[in-house]
Amino acid sequence: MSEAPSLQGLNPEQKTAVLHERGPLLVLAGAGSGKTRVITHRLARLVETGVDPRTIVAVTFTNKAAEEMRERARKLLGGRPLLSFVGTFHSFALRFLRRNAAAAGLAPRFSIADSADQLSLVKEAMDELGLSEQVFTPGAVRSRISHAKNALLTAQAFADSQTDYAGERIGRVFLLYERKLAAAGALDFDDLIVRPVRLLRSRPDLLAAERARVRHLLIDEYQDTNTVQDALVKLLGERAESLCAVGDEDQAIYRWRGAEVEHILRFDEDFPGARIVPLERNYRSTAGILDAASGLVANNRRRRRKTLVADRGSGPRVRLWRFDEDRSEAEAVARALAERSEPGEVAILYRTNAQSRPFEEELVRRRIPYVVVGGMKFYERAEVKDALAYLRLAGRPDDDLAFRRVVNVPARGIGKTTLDQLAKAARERGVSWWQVSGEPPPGLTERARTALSRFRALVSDLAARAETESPSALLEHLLEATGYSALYHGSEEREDVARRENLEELVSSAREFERRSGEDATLAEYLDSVSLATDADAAAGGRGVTLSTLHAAKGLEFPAVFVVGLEEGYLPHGQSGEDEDELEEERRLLYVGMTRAKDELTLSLAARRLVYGRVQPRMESRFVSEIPRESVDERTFFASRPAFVTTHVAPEDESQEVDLPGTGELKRGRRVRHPRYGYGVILAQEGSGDETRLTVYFDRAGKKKFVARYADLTPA
DNA sequence: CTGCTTCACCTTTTT
DNA sequence: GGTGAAGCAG
Repeated sequence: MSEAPSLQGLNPEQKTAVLHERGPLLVLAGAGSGKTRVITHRLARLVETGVDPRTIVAVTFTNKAAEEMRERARKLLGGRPLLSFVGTFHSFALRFLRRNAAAAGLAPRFSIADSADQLSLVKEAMDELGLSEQVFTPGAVRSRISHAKNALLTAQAFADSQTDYAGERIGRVFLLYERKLAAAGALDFDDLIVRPVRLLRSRPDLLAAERARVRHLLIDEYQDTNTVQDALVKLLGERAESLCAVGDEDQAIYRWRGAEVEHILRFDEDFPGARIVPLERNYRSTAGILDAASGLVANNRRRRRKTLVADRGSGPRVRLWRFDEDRSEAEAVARALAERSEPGEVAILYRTNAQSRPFEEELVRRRIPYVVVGGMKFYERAEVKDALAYLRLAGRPDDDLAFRRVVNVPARGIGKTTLDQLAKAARERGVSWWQVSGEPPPGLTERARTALSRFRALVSDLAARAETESPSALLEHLLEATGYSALYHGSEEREDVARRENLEELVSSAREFERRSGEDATLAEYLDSVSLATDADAAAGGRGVTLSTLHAAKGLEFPAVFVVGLEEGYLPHGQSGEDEDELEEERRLLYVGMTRAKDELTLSLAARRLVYGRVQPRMESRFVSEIPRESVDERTFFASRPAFVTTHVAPEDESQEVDLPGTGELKRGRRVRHPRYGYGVILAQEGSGDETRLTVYFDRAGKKKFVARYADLTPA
């Protein structure tokens, strides 16, 4: 008699966690210890033992993780479709709000403001309150608002509790921001979780109903829950038949977003009688890699002591490569990975998105395929957002955020003056822009009126079609009808071609959505899914090298990993401050990166690097010295030639020019720009100091001579 | 009103 | 190096 699929291939601890029947369970899953395995098997097990799958809710932090979990659980169940909810906190909460919109006091078709929308609302509020952006940046204010919301403070409560000047101002922005959001009929990401918590707390009847729907709860990445998410888990988990939280405090990397490790450290106090199952056997990495990573993270104080035991053999030591400059780092990494037969087995991980560039260039040069995770996201591109804004308007013309985004895209003669008047009227009358545009304020020109009424006719038509047409068909139609396609039609500009491709991609993604969700895929559902989509699930581990931030790499694994840019300023990041909590988070971030590696791990850094287009000296990260020496194999690659290779003078001249630091910007071979003549390259230099004369060859204007101190030349 | 040019500021990390 | 806001000419 063989075991059920859900129990196969599990070690005793994993099995304990999967079989746990009633009440709270905390699985402390060290890196590579089979966390996803436990949670998916547990999900399958519950279904197998006869639990109604619709009463099981599994929550993850990313769509990607949700997708994977659903897929793996489905396989374990013999391919039957899984009726349980598997998704992110945000999508779970959104569904709840859609079901209970009226009770929550929300417009039935409320929309979701993304981070860009949030930022513009904050800016607007600050403008109206006459707050100079010098004092607080809108970004900082938004972050304060977000933190307040995640601490379950209302705008009023926040404002009332402020005593100092800055706090009091921010409180006023917060209040106005909330008013604007409400006027637009929108919720921000934080609201998606905050609102359900409020509602469930104030309405025992709804809480009871929701508890009846959710009998078994599984939460992944518990170390990254913030206060509101934790509150939601408590509301639903306390009375559930089972609650299973899985996490690892050593991989907590979202403190900056309000996550608190305390939630996982305190789990057994919050849920008395909780069973705790540690998973301490690492199946992923070879021992050398694990020793190095464990040695590093052992420097953190706020953690439960634990030992991860390597299940695999020793393997090679971790390589530490030091370079003179960033280009050599990129070259060496690309060369090393070119030796591997399968690019899909390699990942390059870095702290900030901007660091991908030199590696991308190097990979392109060598024709090695690669995938950048995150980065400039598909759904954040202007043309995609514009098209979606039209779609939102079709669903709900009162969507102010969407209205304002596209009312004049493509340009139809509705300019700033007109919009200012509309804004004012909308505020005074307390109605949406759509409504104002139907009865425009008297001050408008005839031209503006005509333009507005044509726009209204367009939107009305789209709204009518939305009743019958599928999202993808509507999308295709509106791109033509709005004149949006025509904007980029026929152009051979790189950018325009890319835009057309993105719009095509958007239409196919809508089709894909319809295919997956069957006949009755509604526009609203499509818009919801898009609002919560992040990177177009550019799933890693495909056919190319994976380039990713350390954050986005969590949960992934690769045979070979390069963690690059191990320098002060990146790791720890310059913005992260010196306090112990923040340093510990940065250390965990590196730990997460290192533990992604199965067979080979390379850490690298450079002594000089181009930052914002300027060469900057870099210092080795303090974390490097915290990694146990015996597990590291160090090498230094400093080229014998002086550093600072500048642009080549001409394609046929491969000799590299040298520009020593501190000797001025304008040297032979340097690429420069002149306000009148455009781009060129310095051919010759005579004299020195104020007398320096330069001969420049311009791409367009040919050869010119200048006295350096008068010529307005800038390095290009 | 539009489209072009210039200039400041930028960068953590993401649902 | 790149982007978005502001400023200016048509």
